[in-house]
Amino acid sequence: MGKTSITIKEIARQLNISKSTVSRALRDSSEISEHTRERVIELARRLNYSPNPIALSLLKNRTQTIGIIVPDIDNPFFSMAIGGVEDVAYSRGYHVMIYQSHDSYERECIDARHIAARRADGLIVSVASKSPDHSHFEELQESDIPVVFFDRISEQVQTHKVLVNDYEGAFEGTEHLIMQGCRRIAHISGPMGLNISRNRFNGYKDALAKHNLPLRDEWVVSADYSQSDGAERAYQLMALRERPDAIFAASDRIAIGVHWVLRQLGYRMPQDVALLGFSDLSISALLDPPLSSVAQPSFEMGRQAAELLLELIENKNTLDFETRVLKTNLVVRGSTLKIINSGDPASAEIL
Amino acid sequence: MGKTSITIKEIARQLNISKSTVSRALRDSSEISEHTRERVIELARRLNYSPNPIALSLLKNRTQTIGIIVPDIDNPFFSMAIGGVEDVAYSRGYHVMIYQSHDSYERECIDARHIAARRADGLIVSVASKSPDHSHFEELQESDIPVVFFDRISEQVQTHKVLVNDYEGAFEGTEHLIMQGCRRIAHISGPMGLNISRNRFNGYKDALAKHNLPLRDEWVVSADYSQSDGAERAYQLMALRERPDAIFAASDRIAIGVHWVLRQLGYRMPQDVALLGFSDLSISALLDPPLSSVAQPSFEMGRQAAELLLELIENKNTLDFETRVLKTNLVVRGSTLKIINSGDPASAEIL
DNA sequence: CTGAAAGCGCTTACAG
DNA sequence: CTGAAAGCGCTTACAG
Repeated sequence: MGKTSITIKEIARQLNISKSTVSRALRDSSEISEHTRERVIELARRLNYSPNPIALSLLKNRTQTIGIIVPDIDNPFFSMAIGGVEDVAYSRGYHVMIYQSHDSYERECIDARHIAARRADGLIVSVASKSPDHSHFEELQESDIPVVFFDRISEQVQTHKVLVNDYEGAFEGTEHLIMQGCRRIAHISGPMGLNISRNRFNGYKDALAKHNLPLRDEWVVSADYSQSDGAERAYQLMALRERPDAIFAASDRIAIGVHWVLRQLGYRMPQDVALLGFSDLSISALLDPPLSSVAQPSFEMGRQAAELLLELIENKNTLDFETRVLKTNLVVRGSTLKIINSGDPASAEIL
Repeated sequence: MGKTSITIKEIARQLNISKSTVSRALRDSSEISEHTRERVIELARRLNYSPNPIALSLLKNRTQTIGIIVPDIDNPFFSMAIGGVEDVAYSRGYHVMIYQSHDSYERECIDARHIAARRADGLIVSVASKSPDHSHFEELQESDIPVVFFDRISEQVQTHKVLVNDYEGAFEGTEHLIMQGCRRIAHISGPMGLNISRNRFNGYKDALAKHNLPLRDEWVVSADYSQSDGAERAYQLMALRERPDAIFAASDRIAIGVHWVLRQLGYRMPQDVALLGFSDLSISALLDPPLSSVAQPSFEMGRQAAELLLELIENKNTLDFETRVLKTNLVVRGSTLKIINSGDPASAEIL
């Protein structure tokens, strides 16, 4: 037990040549005799040699590792995005270390420092909703660790960002509710400290305005992006003297909580209350009635964030940062579809 | 931009002492004068010094990193378990690198090699259903990287393992269906290459035998642990001349696919067909009717796997391996509850 | 109590 | 084409 991994030194010893030569045989093709090179390669293979990445890291001051901080790994939106990050990272020889902030400012700071201490080459983050300030990310940038944001971005920090058109998505979703005949449309927003919450709220607000519908204070409530908060707000809204006939939730997690409460209370969707979510998690199509939602390309967001980060890492081009805005896509299902018209996509789909 | 991180050498230079002394001041308390020690500590703090973990790793041949391979990160069972692993790992100063095998043998081998190449200190794994052989894990063990399995274990590899009592859970679940009056109970098993699939199937089989119910070939079908496979099998079962009056699915993912199909086809649960899953994912309670399921303590499984791994890493005690068996817990909800009796837990719960 | 030296595994000018 | 040396950032015997 414990045959310690084989090193370049060992190969050199067995072949009776110097470490330098072995090293060169393993890298360059030029500046080495074909003969020695073959001998080295062959022995290395036979010994199952693999270079010690730790040593390389020390030398190059690069770890081939990127960090990612998300609020919550078991939110399917984020686990999908992580999938996208991994997809490009691995294909380019990088590793991914995943951190969860649990939406806590303190935890996010600790994670960021950790990443700096571990000398990651870069960081991708979707910020915690409770973070009042993002200078912990600026500190990373100052020590030459590039940072890229996706979805929940920091306006304070200058860098590449990957977003969806939250405003337009929310606008379009709200208009869809209006087209379905809803007139008393409530909104459960996310925490207003987050860009995504503000933009979705504004889309909602402007769609109402465009159609001369009232924006009533008691129909706009704020929640954390969680089922339990969604459920609480649903009770609150349905208890109002003047009930909404539609609820636009700022996320599917919130909407799922609402969905559950509406069913418990015996409201029919969409006849009594139409319900629209945001993100289109895969489970949303499985609810009964299936949930309509504004779909976000989560995997692709992760991919693009990773691509932008690697560009920063490899080219150190810290000038002109880019903000990529991907498109949302309204997915209409049973929870909002009152009027059957052939123009609308209709049925829930599984698989 | 680019203030390169500060090193022990820099502190030594500024204080006009040797690197050795600085290093000692930062570690030992003995063997150093109180005075120098204070000066070093104070300057280190002021400069925001943090030791380069890469250098330490090279020295100690330890990376303070553990790997985890799961089939699929966006399966909530696994993301929960990962949460448990992180919980103990971080509290003990370790980092976690997460890999997905996507249930592919090839990918699992690559991941394992990667982990070895990155010199992780240890590995936690839940095996891919398509892996015919597990010697890639034995190779890790031979290079002194301990491996611990959870849930989907390898019988071939000798090491610590963390399981639940799949057999008893399945037995109890099947008995519950029988108590509800079901007599034609079908089973959708997972891939039979996996221990969990075999044990759950055996629990089902023996419960039927105990109650003198028939085990009919056409009522036992096998599926991947996925919604789409579950949906296909549901069609297959309900197309039978003699239909089952209950379906016990080997996982909630499978059950969710079945649930969707049953609803599409207009079957009522549980009156026409009772449906029971396994794992109790958090979404299962939200279906309509809510899904009964055999709950597994996924977070705790991750925790315990991590504890066992760290023990192996830190004590190198490679003798007498332990197999921990945690308890499942039958959660009865609307999808199986025909007979209201006060002894049974009943209502779906959210939050 | 402190410093000079060796070494972890590797690469890469610098000489030959 | 090949080897000896220096160095990445740190620790730890070995001498004083």
